[in-house]
Amino acid sequence: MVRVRFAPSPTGYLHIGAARTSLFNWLFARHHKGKFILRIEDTDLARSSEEMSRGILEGLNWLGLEWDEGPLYQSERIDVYRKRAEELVGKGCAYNCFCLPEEIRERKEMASSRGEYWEYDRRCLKLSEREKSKFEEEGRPKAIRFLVPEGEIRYSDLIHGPISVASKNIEDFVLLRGDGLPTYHLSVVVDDIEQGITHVIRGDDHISNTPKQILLYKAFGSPLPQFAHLALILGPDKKKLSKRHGVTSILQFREEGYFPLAMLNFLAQMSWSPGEEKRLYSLGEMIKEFSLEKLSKGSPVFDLDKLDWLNGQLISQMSVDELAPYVFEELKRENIIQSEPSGKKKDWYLKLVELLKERSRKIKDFPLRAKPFLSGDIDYDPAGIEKYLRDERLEELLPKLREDFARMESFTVENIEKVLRLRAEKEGVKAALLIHALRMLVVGTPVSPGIFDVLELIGKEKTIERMDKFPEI
RNA sequence: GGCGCUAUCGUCUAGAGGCCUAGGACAGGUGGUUCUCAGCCAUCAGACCGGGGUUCGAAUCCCCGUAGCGCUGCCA
Repeated sequence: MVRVRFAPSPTGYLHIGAARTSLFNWLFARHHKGKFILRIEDTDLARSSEEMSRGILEGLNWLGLEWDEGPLYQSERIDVYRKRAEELVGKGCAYNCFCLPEEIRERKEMASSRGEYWEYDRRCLKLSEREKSKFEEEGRPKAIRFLVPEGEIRYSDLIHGPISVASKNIEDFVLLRGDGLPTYHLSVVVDDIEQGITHVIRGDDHISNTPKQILLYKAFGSPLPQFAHLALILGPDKKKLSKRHGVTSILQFREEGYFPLAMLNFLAQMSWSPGEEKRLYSLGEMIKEFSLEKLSKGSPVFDLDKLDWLNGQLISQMSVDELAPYVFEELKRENIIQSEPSGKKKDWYLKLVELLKERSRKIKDFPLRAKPFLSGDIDYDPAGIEKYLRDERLEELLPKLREDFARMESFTVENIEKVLRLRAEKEGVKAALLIHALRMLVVGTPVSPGIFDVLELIGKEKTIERMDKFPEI
């Protein structure tokens, strides 16, 4: 049975990199009908926060990456890690270290000032019993260091293939800090063992940590999981992801009007390509097609244009009925409407959504475009006025058109078009002249959906009302 | 500094020694449809990091460079 985990540290947001790692774990679990486990790695008490934890869970929930077990909080298991560290000391795989972090920092700084590199020299391993008990009596804090055995550590990464590191390049790392709290290496391995994790799928930043952790598995006498290291997402400048780019919460994307499925496609398609010509996958398709072998090794740069396109595709694929609730929600949030429309009013709103759907890529696009339909308070675009309302002929034509409209009994798309074109023909002008002018008068911008649709939706009365404002412009 | 990982159009990628004159998608250019925008259709431009090998043949394998990233924390 496949068991994978997502193990974020609540010292930061669930950003797009973490969300993608989580997605790949989730897809792998669902593909293999295994379990997806959530673990919160909050052993760094000072920097972890409950608020971050909540945000991470909320982000996962929004994306729909439901977990099967957990969340397990490492901060609640400190005793377990401590015991396991002692166990290794007993086995001779680890030893007490009385060096203070400040002392170590000093030695490193000394060395680097001479242009050298200092690495832990095992001085506490060589301590005599008397020296040790003296330190103990002094109440000097002691850490536990892992005794890195000689040899070469090799493993086969599911994405990268064979990776090997000589253990002489690994220094005796700390397992348990002076304050009794575990370090990452200890807690992650203990929990991966206890939770029966079969596949460790995480970011490439852990590739160099893996040999250390393999050594730990061996010291504990536990079987190794398989490892798969995902290429890290880069920012648009090809540099490491930073706050300038995507290291804000994934929830930010929800605020900006993206759908989870678009987000999921966007995340998955950085490194993953199922090979088909398709671009927007359903969850089911992603689960079915997913495999670690199809992941590429190189770091992708994230490109928001692609996300916009994906979201736009999703919106155009959605039916008006599916889409409308989200749009209404957004209109409410923007205080454009007070409550969800119902009855006849709702039909009108559905037509509006239909009109705006093709030209929208995010839910956030709707309020702005919907505004001219919902309020007579129009912001006239100055450039548009210059371009479309300065023709002298309009002074005479528009009142005539207004009268044409006023006489109409059935103000429908077809009829409006008929009337307008007839008027243009009579006057010997292009219909476009009237159309552009009308658009400016009625919506205030040179861009909108087809004018006849717009007019029908706005209605005869309001259309005329807005046309009458003309002389004041 | 040491160690490790990576390297195909601007971006995401296809490519597992001959199918590659390197394919697709996003973004961009042009044209068409049209009342504008979007869309749709058509079309154009655009890449194998550099150098050496191996091989009849290399984007694909090997080596060396270069660059980027990661680790080198009593952070995770």
